[in-house]
Amino acid sequence: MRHTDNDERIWQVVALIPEGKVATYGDVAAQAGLPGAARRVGAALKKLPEGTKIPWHRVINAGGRISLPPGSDSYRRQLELLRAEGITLRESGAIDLRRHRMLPA
DNA sequence: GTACTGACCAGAT
DNA sequence: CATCTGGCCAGTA
Repeated sequence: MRHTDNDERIWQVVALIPEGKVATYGDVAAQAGLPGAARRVGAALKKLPEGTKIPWHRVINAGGRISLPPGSDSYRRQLELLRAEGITLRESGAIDLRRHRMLPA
């Protein structure tokens, strides 16, 4: 298995998401110069090693929800990392994008 | 080579 | 709300 240039771009974009903010898979893809390639973002994040510094947990889907199997270990890990920086889920189970989304400056 | 899959998404039903 | 549809495109089989 070998990571690609696209993976590199994606990781770099994710690395720029500030603490307390989030971005959608689509946002990341667009900023990485890969509009419409939201699915590639998820694939790239899966390749990240365990102890990575890349804040992969700040990437959520367009519905403001964690895009991992609810109840899975990875889901709980992401939720905890988010809560640790002040990002919580609403009653619906979704994050308030209006408040936390990193909008294009 | 083809066929299916997926940490997605917007729009329609 | 829940499904479905078509689009996306690199991995995997």
